[in-house]
Parts: sequence; structure tokens; C-alpha cells
Amino acid sequence: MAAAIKLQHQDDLLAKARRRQIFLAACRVLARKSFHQATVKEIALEAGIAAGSIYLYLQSKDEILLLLTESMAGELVEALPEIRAHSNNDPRRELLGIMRATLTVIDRYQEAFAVLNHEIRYLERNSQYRAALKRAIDPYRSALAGALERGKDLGLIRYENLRSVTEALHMLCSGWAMGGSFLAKTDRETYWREIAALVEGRFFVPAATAGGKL
Amino acid sequence: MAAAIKLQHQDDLLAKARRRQIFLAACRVLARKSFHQATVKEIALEAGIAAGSIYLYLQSKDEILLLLTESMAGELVEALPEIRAHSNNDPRRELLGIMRATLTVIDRYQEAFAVLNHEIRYLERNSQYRAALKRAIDPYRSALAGALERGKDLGLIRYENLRSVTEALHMLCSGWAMGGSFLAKTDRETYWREIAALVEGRFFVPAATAGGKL
Amino acid sequence: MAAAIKLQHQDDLLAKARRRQIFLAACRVLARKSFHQATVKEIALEAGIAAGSIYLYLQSKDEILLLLTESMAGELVEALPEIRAHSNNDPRRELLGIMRATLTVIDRYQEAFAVLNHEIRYLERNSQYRAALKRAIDPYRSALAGALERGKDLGLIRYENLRSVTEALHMLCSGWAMGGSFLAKTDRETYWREIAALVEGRFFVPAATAGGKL
Amino acid sequence: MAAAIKLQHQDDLLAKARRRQIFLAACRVLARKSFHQATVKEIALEAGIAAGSIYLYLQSKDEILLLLTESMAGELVEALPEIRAHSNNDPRRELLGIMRATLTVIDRYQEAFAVLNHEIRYLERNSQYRAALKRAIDPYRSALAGALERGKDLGLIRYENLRSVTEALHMLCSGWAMGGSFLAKTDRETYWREIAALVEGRFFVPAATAGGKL
DNA sequence: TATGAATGAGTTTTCATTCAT
DNA sequence: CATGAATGAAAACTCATTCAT
Repeated sequence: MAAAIKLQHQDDLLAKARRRQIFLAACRVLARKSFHQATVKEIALEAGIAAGSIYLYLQSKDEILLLLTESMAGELVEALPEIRAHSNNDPRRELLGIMRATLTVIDRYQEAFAVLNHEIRYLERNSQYRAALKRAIDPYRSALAGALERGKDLGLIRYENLRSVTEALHMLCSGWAMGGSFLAKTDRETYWREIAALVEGRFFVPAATAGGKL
Repeated sequence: MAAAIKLQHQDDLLAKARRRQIFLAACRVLARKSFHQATVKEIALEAGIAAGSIYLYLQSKDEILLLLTESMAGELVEALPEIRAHSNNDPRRELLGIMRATLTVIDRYQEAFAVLNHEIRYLERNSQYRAALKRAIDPYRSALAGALERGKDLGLIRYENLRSVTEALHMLCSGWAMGGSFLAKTDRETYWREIAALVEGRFFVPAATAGGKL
Repeated sequence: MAAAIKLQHQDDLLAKARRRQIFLAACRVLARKSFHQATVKEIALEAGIAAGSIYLYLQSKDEILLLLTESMAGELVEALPEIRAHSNNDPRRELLGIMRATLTVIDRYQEAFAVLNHEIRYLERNSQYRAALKRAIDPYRSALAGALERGKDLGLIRYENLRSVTEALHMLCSGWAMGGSFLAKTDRETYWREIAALVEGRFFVPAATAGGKL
Repeated sequence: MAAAIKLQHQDDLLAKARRRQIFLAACRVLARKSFHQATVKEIALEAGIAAGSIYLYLQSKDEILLLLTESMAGELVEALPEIRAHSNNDPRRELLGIMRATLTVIDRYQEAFAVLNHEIRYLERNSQYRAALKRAIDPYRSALAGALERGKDLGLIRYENLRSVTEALHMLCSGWAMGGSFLAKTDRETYWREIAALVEGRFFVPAATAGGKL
């Protein structure tokens, strides 16, 4: 029984490692082509496993998109506690910290993130996936909303509609990766300064008015 | 000879009308599914023509994307003279006018615009298309840039890098259609007020400092 | 009535001229590509008529092959009386004359002839066409066979099996156009001397034995 | 390692066997219809594999023609060493041996050979295929040319132009399969006696003149 | 008679998914 | 667990033929 548990454990570890391989391979492939131009075989080979072996870890090609979502959101969510810890209990710092982390993760996977952001439209129409997507993204969304709410309660942040601001702030980050032929991308740091200034100027209550200081 | 010209003229009109039919059909279909899920046959039938007849007006499925670009950008470009005329020679009004028109067009085709914005990444890798895309979009981009430059010259608008601001402003408009599962879309007018305020607050020189008034 | 007849006559002449145009156009097109690579539209335009107009003179694409057969065989058949007249009643001269004319016609249409010779395999499986093909070719075949028979009767030509010799002699001529990648074609005159010598040496009874002289 | 080699070996064997299946299936189908009338699916099913499986062993439909060329030429080339061995060092025997083998292979695939001989015209316009075709045919062509050259050196065979004779001799063999409606095919042996006599009488130096005897 | 836009059947090719080994 | 050969459904595209003008 102990052996069985250990095996189970090893299997889980193996599966996790394989899924990570597949995730990274998919990111590399999607940096070159669209989701539909990329074949399952190509992603499998890029991951160093045989074409058919993808299906030992994934149910379908579409599930690669779910894997991408879970992996990227996961990296973000893992970073949240430390961001919170370093925010000195100032929701403004926490908000900017989350946005910075978001931009960092997006920057890490750029193209794949843009692809994912497009394909997710169609994925979430499938009720089977919608729940899983929500589960993966919610901790991040909650952290963002939580910081905003606490900021409002403390009189440090102002906004009208929580939901729409939450999404707008995320859009400011993701816009960085989404620009197609219309957008001449600047480097990440330049972009970061731009949106940070935007957020501070528009949403943060001026120091003279607010009680604390950033 | 007159007859020949008339025929030629009629043919042009026919082709133009058919291409418009196809454009509108593609928009309707792309509101339901992705470009790769949509079949040429489906779009043709939606346009009220036979499956094969698409190829009388288009060289390939990809050219549908070019048609979308030309049609949407075309609607925008057609509106430019009047926007200019009504701007009272104030580049700030012209800038906001262009952005409002952009948002209006994007709103009209929403889903199809989002699809186009994604697919255009892959389309523009084909040098044959890149030139055509540029040709379609440039008048719009120039108008935006022109208003910004004139505004700067007159001391009414401030910015650092023309190119990056031009693109950022466009992104503010297109972001409206691009949000996937992350973005809970608010209605267009609410969004418009949001970004208009953003532009006015950040880029426009305060009335106290600037010479004219908006 | 006279007018009607005249019109009919004119119509016939017109149709004949159009069919000639189409024949020549088809030859030009088939010099560049195979029968299946060539489109009806392409041949029509090459003939200087509109795509759909082919069907005023032909029932189907396959009938182009019939037209080719009739036209090429026709040119040959038209030459037969004069060949006969110049043969001085010597079947050997007539035979060589026919073969020379055959080679001339084949040379004139080379590629199209080769294409026709291939496609005719499939055309003649259609009983509707078989009769028409036979009707077009028979005068030529008869002339060839006739010369051989008369030659044999006069003791000037020797052979075993009439049918097989007739065909072999034709093959000698058509081989000139049929060589694909295997055959490095020599010029027509060189080839003609080669096969003429072959015929004289192999089939003709030596002068010492035969009564007359060539 | 041994296992890997064995697997590799087995895979090669499998691919070879499948390609052979496809070759034979193509021959059977092409005995019934032209290359363009034959569909890839039909050939695949005739080969006992699924429609799409053809593409595991072939890049395109056209490559079937290359496969035909390689297979037929291959059968010929495999026979060459033994022909050489049995020729008793007499180039005349070797030459006739090669021609007889050629006729045998052509007889085996008759219709498919005729189709191939036609389609190869268009295939060899593609430079990618030209090289492969040449590679497949060259050993055969060299053997033919080699026998002719050695024969000439020994004073046993006479000819003017090596290249053109080589091709003419091949044409004598292939003509057997090429005759369309014009040629009433005789049986192979009759035809063989015919062309063998032709070669002996025309190209071989008479015994009185030559040193050796056949 | 002449046109050429429209049709839709038919073909090649791709690829997600399965399964015997 | 892992493999990769096999499958077959699906889709873009072509083109002979028709027919309203």
C-alpha cells in the first residue's frame, strides 16, 4: 500500500513534469505560429515526447489551451503571497505589485499569451472548460479586486465600478502582448512606466487628499 | 465604346457589391466562430452566393482577412474629412473625433474586429499581404499622427514619442473589442467616457497652461 | 428560302471557322500543358472567344480531343489524292509519300499530337466517340493499307500481316512525337531518312527481285 | 541499440513494403483509367490502406509517378548484373538481353507504363523531380550505352551517335506499350522477334566482317 | 450568336485522435 | 507508460458546364 502510494506519487510527479514540458513546448511553438497552424505532433515533438503520447496527459488539443491558462495563471498566483507580504499593507503597492508581476509573466510568454487570449474566447464557450478556466484565473482576479476594495475602504484608491476597473487594469497589462500590426511595441520597462503613471494619476487619490503615502 | 465603359463600370460595381456582401457575411460568421472554425463555404452561403463563387472575388480564404481590413479601415477613412471639417481646426477635437469614430466602427463589427486583429499577425508575415495591409491602414494612422503633431506644434497636446503614442491611443480603442474572458465589457458609451477622460487628463495640456480652449 | 439557305451556309462557314480557331488554340495550349492542366476557359480565350462560347461549337471538353483528331487526320486525308497522283502508280512511292505527309503533320502539331495520342486511349472507351474517331482516321488507314496491298499484288512490297504492318508503319511516324524524357529527339529530316531507310530495306523487295524500279 | 537498429530496419522494411503495395495498386488502377481520372483515394483503397495513409509514404499525388518510375526502372536495374553475367562478354548479347528485359518489364505493367511515359513529360518540368527521375533511370541508360560502346570498341556493333541510338533502342521497346487506337498490338513475342531482327540486321556488323560470333 | 457570372460536384491534402505493439 | 502507424472526416480550391442577358 505504501508502495502503491509512492508509485501514485511518482506518477503524479511524472505527469506534472510532462505537462510542464508540454506547456513550455506549446509556448515555443505558439511563438512561431497560430494555434491552428501548430499541430499536436509538432508540440509533442518539441516537448521531446512521441506524437501520440500527448494524449496520455491531455484529453484533446483544446486542452493545451487550458494547460496554458493554468500554467500562466499559476505562475502569477504563486507570486501573490510574496507581493502581499512586501506591500506593507498598502493596497496601492499591492495593486502595482500584482500588475508588475502580470506584465512580467506576460512578457515571459508574450506570443503564446496573445494566442491564448484569442483562443480562450472559443474555449470558454464550452461549458466543460469554462469552469476550469474560472478556477485557474479566479485567485488572480480576486487578488486584484481585493487590493482595489481594500484601497477604497482605506480611502487610498477611487473608482466607480469594481468589476470594470479590475478588467480594465488587466487589459492595460495584457495590451502589451496583444498589439498586432497596429502596435509598435516598446520595451517592457517603458511600457510599465507608462501604465504605472496612468494608474497612479487616474485611480490613486492624490497624496494631499489621502491619509497615507505610497 | 460608351457601352464598353458602362459594362466595365457595371462589372466594377458588381464586384464591389459582391465583395461588400462577402465582407458583411464574414463579419456575421466571425461573430459566431473563429476564422479557422469558419469555412469558406459557410461564409459564401451566408453571403447568399454559392460556395465556389467566393473565388470569383477573392484569391484565397486568407484574402477574406484582407477584405475585412480594407473594409473596416475604409469606413474609418471615409469619415476622416468630415471629422477634420468639424474639428474647428482644434487638433484636440480632431483627435477625439478620430478615436470616437474608431470606437464606433469597432463597435459595429466587434467580434470580427477582434478576430481580424488576431489573425493579422500571421497575415502580415506574408510580404504579399503586408503591403496591402499597410496601404489600407496608413491613411488612418496618418490622420491620428497628424492631429497629434499639429496639436504639439500648437502647444495643445503633449507627448514624448509620436509613434508609441499613436499606437497606444489606437490600442485604447481596440482594447474595447479585444477583451476575452478577462474583460467584462461595459457598454460602449461608458467605455468611451473612460478613455476620453484618460486622453484629456494625460495628453492634453491643461487649459490654464495652453493658449486655446477645447 | 434562298436567304435561309444562304444564312445556313454562312452559319456553317462560321462554325467551321470557329472550330478551326478552337483547334489551333488547343494545339497552342497543349504545347504548354497536359489536357487536364489546360482549362476550357484557357483554350477559349486563346481562340479569341469567350469562355462559355466554346459550348456553341463543342458539346464537352472531351470533344476537343475529337476535334483535334478530325482536324489532324483531315489535313492528312486532304493530301492523299495528290500523293496518289504523284506516285506514278508505284505503291512504294505512295507508301513513302503517305508516311512523309504523316510525319509532316505530326511535326506541325508535335506536342498536341502526343497529348492526343495519349488521351485517345480514354476517349475511345466511350462508344459514342469511338465511331467518330474511326470515321476520321479510316481514310488514312485505308490509304496506307491500300498502298501496301497493291504493292504486294504487284510483287513490289512484302509483308506477312497487313494490319500489324500498317500499324507498325504508323508507329514509326508517331514515335517521332511521342518520346518523353527517354528520347532525345533528332530533327525531323534526320528522323525521316532513318525510317525511310528502314522501310525500304526491310519491307521493299530488292530491285534485283522486283520488276519495277523506285 | 540493436533494438533501435532492428526497429529502424523494420520501419524501413515496412515503408518499402507499403510503397510496393502502392506501386502495384497504382499499376492496377492506371490499367483502367488515366492518371487524372484516378483518385488518390482509389489508389490507396486498391492498395488496401486508408485514403489518407498514402501520404505517410508519398508527399503528393505526383510522387506516385516518381514511385512508378523508380519501381519500374528498379526492376530493370536489378536484372542487369545477371544479364551481364550471362552475356559471355559479348556486348551484342548484353544489348539484346537488356532490351529483352526492358520489354518484359514494360509488358508486365503495360498500361501503367504508357501512362507514366506520358505524364513524365510534365513531371520532369519540375526541377525537383527531374533529378530524382534521372537518378532512377540513369543506371539503365548507362548499361545500354555501355554495351553499345564496348560493342563498338570491339568492332561488333556499329552506330554513329551514341545518345540518339540509345534512345532509339529504348523507343523500340517502349513503343510496344504506347500504341493507342492506331496500333493493333501484336503479342509480345512476335513484337520481340520483330525488333530483335531489326537490331541485329541494322546495327550488328555482319559475321563475315566482325571478329567474333554471336 | 456571344458573353461571362454563377454553380456545385469532385479532388487533394491535412491532422486530431486511436490503438496495437 | 510510450510509441508512431493508421485512420477518415473535413476543408480549401478548381473548373466544366449552364444560362440569363
